[in-house]
Amino acid sequence: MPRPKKTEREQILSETRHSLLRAAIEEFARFGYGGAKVDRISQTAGFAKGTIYNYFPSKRDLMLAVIEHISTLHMEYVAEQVRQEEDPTCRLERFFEAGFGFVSDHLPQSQVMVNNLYGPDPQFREAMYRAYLPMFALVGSEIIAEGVQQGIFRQVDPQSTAALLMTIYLGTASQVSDEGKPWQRANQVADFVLNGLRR
Amino acid sequence: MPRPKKTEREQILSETRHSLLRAAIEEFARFGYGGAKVDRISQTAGFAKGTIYNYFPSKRDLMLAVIEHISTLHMEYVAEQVRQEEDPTCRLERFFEAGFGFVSDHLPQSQVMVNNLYGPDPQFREAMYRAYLPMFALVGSEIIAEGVQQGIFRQVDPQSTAALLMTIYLGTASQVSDEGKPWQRANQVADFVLNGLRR
Amino acid sequence: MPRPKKTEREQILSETRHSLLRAAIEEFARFGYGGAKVDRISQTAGFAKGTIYNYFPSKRDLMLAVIEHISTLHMEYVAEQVRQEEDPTCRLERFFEAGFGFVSDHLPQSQVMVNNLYGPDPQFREAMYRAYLPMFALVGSEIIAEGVQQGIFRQVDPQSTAALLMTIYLGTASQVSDEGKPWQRANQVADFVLNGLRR
Amino acid sequence: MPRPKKTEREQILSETRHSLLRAAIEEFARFGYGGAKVDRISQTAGFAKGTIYNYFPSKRDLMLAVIEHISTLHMEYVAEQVRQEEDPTCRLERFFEAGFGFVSDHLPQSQVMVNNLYGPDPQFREAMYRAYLPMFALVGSEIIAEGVQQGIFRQVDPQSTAALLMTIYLGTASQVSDEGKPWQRANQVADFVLNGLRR
DNA sequence: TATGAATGAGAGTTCATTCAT
DNA sequence: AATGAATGAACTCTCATTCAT
Repeated sequence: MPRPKKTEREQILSETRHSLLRAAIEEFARFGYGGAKVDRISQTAGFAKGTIYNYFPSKRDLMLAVIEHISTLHMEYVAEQVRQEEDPTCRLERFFEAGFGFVSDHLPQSQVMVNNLYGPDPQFREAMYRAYLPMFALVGSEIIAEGVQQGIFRQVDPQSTAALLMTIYLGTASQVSDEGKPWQRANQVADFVLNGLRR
Repeated sequence: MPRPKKTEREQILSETRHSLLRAAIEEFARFGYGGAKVDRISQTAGFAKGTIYNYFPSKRDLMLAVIEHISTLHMEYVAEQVRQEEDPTCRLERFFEAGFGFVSDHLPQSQVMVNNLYGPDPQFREAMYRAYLPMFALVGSEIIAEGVQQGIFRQVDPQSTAALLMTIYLGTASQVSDEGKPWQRANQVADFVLNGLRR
Repeated sequence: MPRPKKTEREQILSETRHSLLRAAIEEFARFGYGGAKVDRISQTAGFAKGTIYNYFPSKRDLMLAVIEHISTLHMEYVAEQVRQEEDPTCRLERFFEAGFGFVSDHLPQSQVMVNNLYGPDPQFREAMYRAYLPMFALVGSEIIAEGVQQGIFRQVDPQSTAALLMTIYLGTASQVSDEGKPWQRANQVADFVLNGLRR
Repeated sequence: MPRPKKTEREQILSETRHSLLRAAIEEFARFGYGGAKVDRISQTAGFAKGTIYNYFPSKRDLMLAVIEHISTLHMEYVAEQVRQEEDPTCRLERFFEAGFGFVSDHLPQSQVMVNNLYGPDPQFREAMYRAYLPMFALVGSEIIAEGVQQGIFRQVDPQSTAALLMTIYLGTASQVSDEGKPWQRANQVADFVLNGLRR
């Protein structure tokens, strides 16, 4: 029965990696990529300076791993809620609700996400776009295209409208006060958008 | 008659300052605040390393001056065009046109603006907000409140709607491809927004 | 009857030690002492990082063990061949042949040997000298002193001439091209030296 | 008269570079490339940590500059003395004298030279060979080929014999005791070599 | 005012070594 | 005996800033 042992070790490994990722997200959120210190991340996670390099080959790779991590989490969070509805209108409302919910539940994650999306580093932006393709697809095909087909929405191009919606969502959701409260409310934005979409 | 001399000197000083600001904008746009090098800015402007410190006390202050500079430019650019119209609807269309025009005409400036607005540095974000208050006011009182009063727009709160519009504008306008073309078109966005606003 | 078991265990231990030594020689030869990585040595030998510390207390001690190992091998190789001859002239020829043969048969070993001999580390140089005393003695008493006594060689001081010969041997033999071919040939060097020694 | 000023500045620059090179040679001689610390070199030269990077882009480049520096010095030292003689025999004697003299006058330089020549780093070895081509040429054409042509030396190949002589010189000269005294004496080695070369 | 050599705090990264399993 | 995650001292190199010229 050597399996349990291996699993146990993998468990620890995975937990360490997770702590490091969590600490990294916090650090990147507070200080941005340039201001983040690798040492502090490791120490925040409860490890020594060098430990982080057993898991991520460099600071950049760490950020890329963080992007991957966040996008997966974000997509799961949003998709799960959106798909509970059938009606495109409700789905869109849910999309904004879930999105705003994600932001207030995962403030540092959102901060990092937005920093990278609107930040100056092309590699990170690129990584963000790739990581968010699934959510783009969700909005484009499972909400907009669906609504157009059912005659609920105007005849708009699903692709570019999805981009517009994502932009609105990200732009509004990311504008939070220092205490983390968004300046807009989800239903307010959803209403506004629905008004623009409906026939 | 010492005045003219002083003015002339101020002129020269001002020109040097301007070259430095221009170079700084380019540098910040390409590399972000953290990646920007003070040396390179000075050299790009045609001066030696140290010269920049005769005009700006530190890298941070340089960025703050850049923010001030850009926002003034931006506001002038937009306000001038918006005020050529009387009708709130037209003004709103003009707002998006002018805004998108500014972005494509001043790509590095826009890049820096967006980086700071969505970036991790609270001091820079704060400076951005303060610098953009006039534009907020323009949209809030000279477009939205006006439209509401004239019965063209629904009864919305001018303040928060202005914030929403600014967000949409910034979010959409800042999403440019690598060649600097925005992903959305000004009139498309304006249409969308007008649909959401009209009674 | 606990003895055989212990012998067997020693056998295994010895084999592990040997693999480690072999891997260390390769590593030191390729990267020098400073550039060598303990991890890589252990892994090349087929073990995990830490294993090497069960056999050698530190990187330095590992190098000292390597020096010991190589010098013994080297001496055996050379002495065995030299002593097959009786005549000092032939012995000297054999000495260069065997020496050059050792280098081409044991390139990494030679590399390490020369690195240490001409290298900056006093402890390693010292260890090399001690380890090569037997070979010094072989050349000095069994070749040169013998030849002088038999009247074949000029009246030279065996000690310092042995040192000169060793130097010539090491210097010439260590100059190998990237493919491991020595730039000089054994008999060429031997001829040259014999010319210098003969009455 | 703006020249003197520029010259003065260049003078200072050159002096700083020289101090750094001198300190680097000392450091490399004592600790080898791997053991040398860049900070210590800068400090030994009387400057702050970072100063050295205003003159050499990296530690490796510093070593390459050192090699260049030493080889030039060495060649000048030897060539000047060798060319004072006309007769190939005397030239060869002078070559060893000058060579041994250089070693005892410039112990750290010699140490660095030999470390690199027999060391594990291919780039440094390569640089050494290239840097020593002029001395190779000096020995090959101005001593050996000359002696062969005049019928003083045996019919040997100048190229490979030059290599052999260089090897003997370097090998013997580099073997110094801890106080810096060579184990062989120049004329002893020269005699030995002349015996091997003469017809 | 412009210069650029000098500074030195501080960053990312490496890697020999330890030790609980 | 073998493992490999964790450690942290120590290294190279960067770059904002200073200041004498």
